[in-house]
Amino acid sequence: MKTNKDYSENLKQSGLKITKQRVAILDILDKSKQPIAAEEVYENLKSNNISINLSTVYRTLELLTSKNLVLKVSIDGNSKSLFETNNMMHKHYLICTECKKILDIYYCPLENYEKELEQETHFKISGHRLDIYGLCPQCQKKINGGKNNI
Amino acid sequence: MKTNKDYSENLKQSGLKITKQRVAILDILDKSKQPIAAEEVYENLKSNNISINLSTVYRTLELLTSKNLVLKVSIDGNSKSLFETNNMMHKHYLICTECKKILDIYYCPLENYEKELEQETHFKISGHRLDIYGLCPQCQKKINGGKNNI
DNA sequence: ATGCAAATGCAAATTATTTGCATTTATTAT
DNA sequence: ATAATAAATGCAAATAATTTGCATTTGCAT
Repeated sequence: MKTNKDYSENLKQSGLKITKQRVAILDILDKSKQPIAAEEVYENLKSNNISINLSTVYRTLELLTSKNLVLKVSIDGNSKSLFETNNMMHKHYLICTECKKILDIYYCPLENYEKELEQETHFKISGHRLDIYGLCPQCQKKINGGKNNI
Repeated sequence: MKTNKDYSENLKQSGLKITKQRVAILDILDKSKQPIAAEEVYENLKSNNISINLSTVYRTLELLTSKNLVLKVSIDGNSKSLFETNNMMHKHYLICTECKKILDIYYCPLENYEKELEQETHFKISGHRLDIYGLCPQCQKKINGGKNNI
């Protein structure tokens, strides 16, 4: 019985008008356990009988990303950009190469490394992106189910 | 006076026919200090008076990537895929957010971390992707040249 | 040299995303 | 509440990157 967050406040604070489309999009993203593509947002809204245009979805996602209410994520091997609500936590992704499920990892192994790298390279490091790939436990079972391990 | 590597052998070993287009593409990639887009490969070939079709470039890059002779790289904020010769070394990218230059980093700070993560998540980790963003020394100067530092 | 599968060129298709413009809607001042 | 207005939306068409179908050409084994 998860109560919806109220996104009106977030929109207002970012100086954006509160429209049913924007609230609905933030709602869909918040309900999704994973980053999803613009088209998925759109289909999702349509099946909830919320009338919206795909270009509005794109425009809104781009806008919300620019206001940091939403994160735009691009995963290797996926030609579409994915979107998720921004909970303002630095994180990384653990991606199953088989079922494409994406898990969030909130521990960051790179904080000290960034400082070292700044000294070595004289870059002013502003951020990084770390995606880790592997097989999730379920997919390992599916694939190695036939006892054909090494 | 850099002598071209002979890519014919690489192609042959991968069971591919040796064509002037393929050799030329590998050559362009090898000459480039950075990953480049399919279209850049194409333009580069044309200015060298090597006749080729853009779709052949795409097909070839995809093929060479599948044979691991070439690496396909996608960088955040760049809508095009980039390609570079695969020197079979594990590496990461340090990307200047201003001039978009890409530096290779051959040290990997994640080897132990992957093992820890396997134990925690029960994923079978197969790889990762790490891109680090920042301002290169030159762009720092350009931007902070007016003494407007903190 | 010949034959044939594989590679290429060309045009057209596809996919993801963006844009221009007319219409509608949310907010602000009345 | 109402009107004014700037911003948001819908719709269709445009664009960018990449892919595909098919006819022609080419590399290579015989």
